[in-house]
Amino acid sequence: MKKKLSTKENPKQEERQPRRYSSEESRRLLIEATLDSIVDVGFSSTSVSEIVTRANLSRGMVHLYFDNKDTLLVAAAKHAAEVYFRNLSDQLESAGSRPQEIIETVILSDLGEALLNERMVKIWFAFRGEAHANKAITQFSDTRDEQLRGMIFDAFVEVAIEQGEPEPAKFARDTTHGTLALLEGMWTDFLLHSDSFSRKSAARIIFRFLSGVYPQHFDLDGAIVK
Amino acid sequence: MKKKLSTKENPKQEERQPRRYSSEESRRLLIEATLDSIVDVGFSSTSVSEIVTRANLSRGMVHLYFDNKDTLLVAAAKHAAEVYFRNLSDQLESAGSRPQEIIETVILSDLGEALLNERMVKIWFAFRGEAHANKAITQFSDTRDEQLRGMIFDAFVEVAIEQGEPEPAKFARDTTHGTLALLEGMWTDFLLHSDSFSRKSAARIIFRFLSGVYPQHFDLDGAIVK
DNA sequence: CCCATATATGGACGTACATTCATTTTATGA
DNA sequence: TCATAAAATGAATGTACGTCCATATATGGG
Repeated sequence: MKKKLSTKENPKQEERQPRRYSSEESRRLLIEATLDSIVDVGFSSTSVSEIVTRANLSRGMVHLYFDNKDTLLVAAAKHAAEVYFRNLSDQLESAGSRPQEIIETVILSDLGEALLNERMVKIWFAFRGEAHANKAITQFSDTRDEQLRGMIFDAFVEVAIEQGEPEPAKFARDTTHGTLALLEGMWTDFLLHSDSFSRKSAARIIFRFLSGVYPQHFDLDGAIVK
Repeated sequence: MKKKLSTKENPKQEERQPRRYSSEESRRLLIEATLDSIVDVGFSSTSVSEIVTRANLSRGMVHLYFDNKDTLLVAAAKHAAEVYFRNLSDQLESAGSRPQEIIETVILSDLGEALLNERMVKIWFAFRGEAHANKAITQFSDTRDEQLRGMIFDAFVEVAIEQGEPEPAKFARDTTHGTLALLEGMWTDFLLHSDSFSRKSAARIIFRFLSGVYPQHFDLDGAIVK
């Protein structure tokens, strides 16, 4: 039972990386298993045994592809953050270019099923709970990174100028901060009361607040686009 | 070295509770040490050894006063929640009775140093991170309980009626939900960026949103009281 | 003054943990 | 076809964990 199949297909197509089974695949399996474990049994019950069992791999794999358990946890946090931002970016690609449409897209994406779901929420809050004890995780536990923040801020500056605010930058800074805080609060709400949570209500509430400060640009249904 | 001192002072003053050293005191020490450990080394590094060392007590104490480690953790979560609500209640006692003053007090108290500080934030988020894996902790991980929510809602209904909203209850429900979400978001902000966090900004942002929806009752400094 | 009892101690126990590493399995270039 | 190195395995190791419990100490009532 030495060589079952030679599998000599693709003789010159992917010969560049001489990987036997697939180290990348194993890495990915371990990261996914780690996130699954955090979702199912929690951060503090997520052991190496738990992870390798879920990944259907042997114990040694963790230390073959990651220095140690901690490195794997950080890689899992990084992966979760990448999934979040990639999805948000994708949804912004296909959005309108007017500032109030950009803001609307961020809000509705952040509250959409693809990003705001039980798995994601449990993962984010698990990492946040451990963030202050593990500095490497801290950098990946903030959903609102500088790039995103900057984009929303720029959009708010535009609408603040349009409606003739005396201090548009200051006004936009506050509404950016407030909008992101509202979204964070909605995520917390989903974590603690996922059964009674309503995406529609959450969006309406945020737009209600925005229509209060930008009455010409937002109403209860989102961006006003003429 | 049998009896070093009889310490027969206070012969009839505190004789009511026949406690030798003080079981309540030891319970309290263990709970405080648990919270200290969570703050300093994180939830997953909080072991029984870590706790008893911090409390200057022996290993056996945990199982003398609590069934097991888990019971102690739940007691610590309960204690943290009680401290939060007691403090908030106290501050509400000495507040004005007009609805916009009640709302202002809740917001400023929730953002004040007594409630929103590094210790509190780390404790809350640590418990929240474990909440879904430990159902007993879940009930103590929500800062916004029904009683508080109801009080804020009632206050918002009053001001919604005063300004002639067509659907005051619906309007108040949304603004209650939104205000609590904003506060949750500010706590998250404090957790992730405690160095750059400003209580003044946080309050101004919330009042800016409230002045948008209740222009006759709030401005950037809080409640408008004539 | 002594004894019953509450309070406290810390060594011992079995388990589960993260990590190591000698060995085996597999894939592919030569 | 075979040699080689990458990929994968899982038994072994030592440590730290939660819990138990036999023992010690302090206290106040009788």
